[in-house]
Amino acid sequence: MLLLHDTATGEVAPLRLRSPGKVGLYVCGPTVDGIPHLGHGRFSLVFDVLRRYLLFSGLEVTYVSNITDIEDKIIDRAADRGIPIDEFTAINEALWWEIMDALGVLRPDEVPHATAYVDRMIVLIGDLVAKGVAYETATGVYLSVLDVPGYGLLARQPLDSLRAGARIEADEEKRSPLDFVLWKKAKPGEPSWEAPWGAGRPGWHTECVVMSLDLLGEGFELHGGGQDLTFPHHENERAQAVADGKEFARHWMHNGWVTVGGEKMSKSLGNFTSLADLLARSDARAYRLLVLRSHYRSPIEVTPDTIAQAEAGLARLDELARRFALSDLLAEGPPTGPDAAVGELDEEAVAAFIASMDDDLDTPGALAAVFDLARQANSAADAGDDRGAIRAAGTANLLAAALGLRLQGVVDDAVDEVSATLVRQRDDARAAKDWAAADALRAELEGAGWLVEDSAEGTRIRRR
RNA sequence: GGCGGCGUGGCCGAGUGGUUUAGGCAGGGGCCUGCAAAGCCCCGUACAGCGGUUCGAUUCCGCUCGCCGCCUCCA
Repeated sequence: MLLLHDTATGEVAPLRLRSPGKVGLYVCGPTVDGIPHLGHGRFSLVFDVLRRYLLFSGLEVTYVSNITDIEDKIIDRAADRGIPIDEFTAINEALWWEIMDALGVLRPDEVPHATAYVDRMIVLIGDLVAKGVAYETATGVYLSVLDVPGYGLLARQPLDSLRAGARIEADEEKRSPLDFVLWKKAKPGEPSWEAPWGAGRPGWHTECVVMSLDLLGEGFELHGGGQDLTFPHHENERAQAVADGKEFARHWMHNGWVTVGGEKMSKSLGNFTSLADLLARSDARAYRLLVLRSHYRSPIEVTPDTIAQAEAGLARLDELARRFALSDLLAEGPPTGPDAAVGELDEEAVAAFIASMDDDLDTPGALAAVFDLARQANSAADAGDDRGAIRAAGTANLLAAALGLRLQGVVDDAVDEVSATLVRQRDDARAAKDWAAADALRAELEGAGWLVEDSAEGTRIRRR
């Protein structure tokens, strides 16, 4: 049984489903105000892996992840560029999906956009005002957190202590410094929607409540996001649902940061590396492997060195796929269980993998199972045990696929005429035992960027 | 000020009250190879420091030091 850490309780607990076999998962998506960075990549990969594992466990998953396409920074940046907001957000969203595709992140089942939900947000805000838990001021409509039972659940702090820590000057009109804006009244020139409280736009925390409840229904199973969304974003989402008398997420999951020199990577610190830059200089699968190598709640340090380590590990798995001509199990979509495998399985390894993943997504342990299988496969093959070798390799392929990791056994490197000639010449030289010539030809091929290997079928080259 | 997390062998990074190891990368030795590459085998007696609990702690408790995060937009 799958156990997951729940931020609301601080404990690792079984996921409680509303109906057997079905899981609704809402993950806070990006604000499309610029280029996505490594942090966005991590949360996307972490929840992609979770989603894939839920599928692998035989569950029917509805994965919803939003696009925040109206927000202060979006307004500012679009204005800076002198282009309409919708054009600006469309450009950034297209970039987002392009990068997600490159990372092998499955597209969500539903992608709600904040701007498409403003009407329903206005309805929620109206309800909250009618119930007396929200109130209007000169600048907008606010939620009174003192009226929300259990406020501070996700922050895991009592309300008093949160209030004591508030570092921001309170709006004079706010009843509590922790009260947050549901509706921002528009200043001249700002984009706005008509509402009972005047033209304006919704506060950030309102969109996710409305969209998640609309698409997944009350009491949906899982709500996730980066750790920095825990408070106040998720706290405030929950507060609105609770204040509106709705059952909200049953289980909260938050992933750790990407760090740079030990510090959190963030837009505000400006210490971020864009995913586009990363993908330009490394195998997209390396980042997935890097993310999988550590537990999702731990911080990960992304450096050229850790990326290189991941790429080296990947090369080892690719070599396995090459040696055993493993098929691409992801071609038909995410594996929905061990049955997706081709051929016999190493049941013990599958069980070890499942035990790791069931334990709050222990991907490092799951990965260890994959690497163990790789060694076993090679070892068995070296010993002439073909059946055992193929079983281990096939199992490794399945488990890697379950994690969204595609092993590339066949690389269709176009071999140019000159290189092909060098290969033929080298085979001739080796046949004639002219080692000096063979070595010289190898050096020449390597100089041209090829990785040269001898095999029973003769010289093999591939791009390195 | 309030709350929380972390400190593991050269590097990354899991895990656990004790007979036997996470795993990966790098490194050393060996096998294989004409030489390589790939692969396989062997090798590192690590758990911040100081106390305590215990027959026994890296793992439990306390303290100290160091690092980080949230309480503000942020994945």
